[in-house]
Amino acid sequence: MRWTATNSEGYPAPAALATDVVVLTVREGSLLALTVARDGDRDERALPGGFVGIGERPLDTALRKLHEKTGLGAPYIEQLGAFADPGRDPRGWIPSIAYLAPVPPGTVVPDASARWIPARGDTPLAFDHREVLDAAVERIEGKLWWSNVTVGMLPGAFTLSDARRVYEAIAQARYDPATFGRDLKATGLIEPTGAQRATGPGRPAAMYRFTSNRPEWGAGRRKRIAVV
Amino acid sequence: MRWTATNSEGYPAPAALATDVVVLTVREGSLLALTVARDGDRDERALPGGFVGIGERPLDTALRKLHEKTGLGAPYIEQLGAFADPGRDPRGWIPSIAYLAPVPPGTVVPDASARWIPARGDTPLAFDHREVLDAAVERIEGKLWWSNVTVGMLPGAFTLSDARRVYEAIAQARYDPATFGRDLKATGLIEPTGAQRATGPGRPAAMYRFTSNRPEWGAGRRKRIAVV
DNA sequence: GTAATAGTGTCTTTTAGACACTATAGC
DNA sequence: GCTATAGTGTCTAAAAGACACTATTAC
Repeated sequence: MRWTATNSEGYPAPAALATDVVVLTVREGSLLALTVARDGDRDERALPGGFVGIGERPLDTALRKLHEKTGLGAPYIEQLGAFADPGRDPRGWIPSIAYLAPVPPGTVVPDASARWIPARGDTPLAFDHREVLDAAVERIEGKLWWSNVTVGMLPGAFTLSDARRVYEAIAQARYDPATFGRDLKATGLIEPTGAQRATGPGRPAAMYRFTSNRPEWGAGRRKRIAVV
Repeated sequence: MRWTATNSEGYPAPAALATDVVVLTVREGSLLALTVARDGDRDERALPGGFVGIGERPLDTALRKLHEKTGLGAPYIEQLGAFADPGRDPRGWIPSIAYLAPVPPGTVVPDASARWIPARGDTPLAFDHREVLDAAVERIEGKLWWSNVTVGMLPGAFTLSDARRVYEAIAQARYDPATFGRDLKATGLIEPTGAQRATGPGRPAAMYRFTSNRPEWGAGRRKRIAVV
């Protein structure tokens, strides 16, 4: 039985408004997306999300549901767009607003039912969530060198090597370390923290941070994929 | 009195789902947006839009309402995003999905109540439509050299000078004609039609067309704003 | 012819790619 | 010392900016 709704003017209305969050991270050179078990005990998995409450901003819903279902917060989040074609949700007319939230490599997900899947794979997902995930991958690839979209995907302080590994996983390319450092610094999106980090052998690396946590565009500089 | 809705599960639901379309064009070097009179006889103007019918794709609603309210079609349309913060519509909980639709300079709007306003001005608009319009301007500026977003803003066949005038109005910059032609051709988004056009004195200009009408990204080539 | 617009060629500047070289750590 | 990682310098290649020059039209 599908949910329905009628408004006070007598017209059919959406049964609910949903939000979904694509949480992306990098592990071992691969781009991963976070999925949760669906309400009910189905096999099929879904993006974390839920219904917008009355009077609630959808962005707040997205963050609230992300925390409820996975225990995670989001250092960076931006809207991906609306997904509202008929039939996208078998429960009824339920448009969804999707968000993109990158998180750092090694992020531990408190909720045990959450699971990482390859973002670029073909794991079937509930609703139209595969389409949403594909849109998220396309978005983060497209903005990689033009914005600070990776803010959320790197910890508060990171080395240029850390950043390079994340960029390489997203772009599916290999960058020359020297050129990468020069070009990332040239975007003006990062600044040195002054600290250094030594882990094992090798010269300690200088640490950097992003100059802003809010979604921003870089200097509009070009960056092609330089496959070494 | 505000509209409300309750779904078949007993929970509050959105009263409706809306779409709004930002129609942009260029006239005399300025970027203009199309507004219509609001239903009812208010002074305040709004973006053309309306409610999504049950079982209807929001994109189809946007095109249908655009045609109903202005008589226009849209050669190119893409989703801008969802606008759904509480209070955006005084009539009740009504999320809106906004679209961006550029149309060629000189487009005649059949409906007499439609009016062009400066896209970058501060004309007050109904609902959150000023915010939507600002997002549209930012989007078209950002994608200008990276996509065929101007497909809709140029007629089926155009000269490089036509294109340059449109690009200059969007980017608020002046381009060197020679460099502009070289760089636009280098994007791979346009191709010669073989035809020429002579209007008044001067050498006839070769005509070009876009190679695709679907939203596409260019070759990822860089283009800075070259202010002559 | 002149004025006007279209289009080509090419030199310079800027950005990116490649890669040799130096620097500093653990062992 | 050797190996591993970090970081610098610089040469080359590619893209963009500037601008002189040629081409074709109306008058």
